[in-house]
Amino acid sequence: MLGQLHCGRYGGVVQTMTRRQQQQATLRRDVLDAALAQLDEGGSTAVNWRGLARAVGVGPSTLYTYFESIDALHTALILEVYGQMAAEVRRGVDPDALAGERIAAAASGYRRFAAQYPSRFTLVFTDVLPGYSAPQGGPTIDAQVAVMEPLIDGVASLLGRTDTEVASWPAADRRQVIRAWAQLHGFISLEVNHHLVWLDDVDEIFVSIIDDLLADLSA
Amino acid sequence: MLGQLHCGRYGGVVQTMTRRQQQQATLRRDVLDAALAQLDEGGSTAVNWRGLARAVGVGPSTLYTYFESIDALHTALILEVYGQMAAEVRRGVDPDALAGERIAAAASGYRRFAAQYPSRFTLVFTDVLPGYSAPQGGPTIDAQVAVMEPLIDGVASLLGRTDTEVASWPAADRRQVIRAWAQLHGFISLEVNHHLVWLDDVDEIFVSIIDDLLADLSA
DNA sequence: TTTGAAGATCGAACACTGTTCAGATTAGGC
DNA sequence: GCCTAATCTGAACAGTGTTCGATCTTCAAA
Repeated sequence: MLGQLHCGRYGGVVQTMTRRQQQQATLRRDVLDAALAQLDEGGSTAVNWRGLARAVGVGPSTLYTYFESIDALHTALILEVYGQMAAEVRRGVDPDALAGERIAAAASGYRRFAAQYPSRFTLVFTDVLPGYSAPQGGPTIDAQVAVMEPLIDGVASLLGRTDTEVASWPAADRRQVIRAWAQLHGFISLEVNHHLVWLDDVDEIFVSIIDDLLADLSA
Repeated sequence: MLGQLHCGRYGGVVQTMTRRQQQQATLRRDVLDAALAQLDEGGSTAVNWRGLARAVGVGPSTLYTYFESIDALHTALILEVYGQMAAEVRRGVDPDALAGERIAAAASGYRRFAAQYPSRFTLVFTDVLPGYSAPQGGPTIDAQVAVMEPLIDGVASLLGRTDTEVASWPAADRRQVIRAWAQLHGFISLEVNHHLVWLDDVDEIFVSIIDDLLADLSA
């Protein structure tokens, strides 16, 4: 029992990890952090195997113990970024606020994340990885739904719906939520990729557009 | 005068090209065509120097005679794609039709191009090239304006404006055109990147969204 | 037509990439 | 303490973008 360390967070059930598992976990974390740094630094193409190995102080072949391939690493990275973005979208959304305020807060979280981490935003929303295909079972889809959750909740409230299963909404309502998402995502996507640099009042326009959006949804 | 060939299109002034210039022109064209093929095949990261050299049957170092660097090649490729997209957006837009119909036609051209050439669409609208920065003087900006032209014209008509210098429009009108573009671009961007696969009636929703958009613009 | 120089082309080289594999090292359960 | 199995290493392979000197071709003047 020498190689086992306590690392559970529950007092009742003592969870144990061998030193190997411990190291495995921390090194995986280190690699992902290094990958995020590479991503922010030089975009998705800058996330490279040998650079990550160097960053965590290990041979390139050793990394194959922690990730099956660079595809697996990409998947882990994408899930990580989805989680971060979902947190940022949730942040500042008061569950007790009015639907309109909730939507506005979620929208500005969406934009805040994209502005702060453009490469992460591009990684999850644009097919940029050569030959990458999302894994089976749709974990990335679930992760994306988590990002959209506050927005969908708000729109559902405005439309007077209680369920948030958009796919089963009638066409007219589904159209509303997609229109809202497209508008939000389109603006931010254009902004992040420098297609709105000729505007000197982007912030004001964004706010106005969200206002218009809310007005249309309420009508 | 042995090395000069006639290749001008004007009868009056005879424009001549040396055999070198001729070859230079055709090889440049061949390289760009090969680059488009590589782009469609495997995305922007698949556009690689040595592969292009192989495709046109020449050594990798020879290509440096035709393009200063891979950055210059990327710029040429982006301008090329902008031109193609502008043509596709213009296609089917009847200049004599009503503003609403013109906008709808331009929008479906925008979508058609993105659906047929997703990698080209991503190349021009998303920062995917490692370390690439647009050249001075903004030739890519002009090219982009050309893509937007039919759309802007239509919106200008609906808003009752005669000029198409959006940057100098009052904020309220500017907001309208940006909102329209964001909505259109956002929907197509999400669709191209497989974020709308859970919808079984994407085509209908797109049409409806454009309809809603036109209704809002006319109101 | 011959000549001289500028341009184009090649192939080797450099440092880099992702991935594989045999061998050395180390940790963990008995 | 031992033996197995997991982990790590370093070399190798084929690929990448780019540079450089040598070679060959084209072209305009003599």
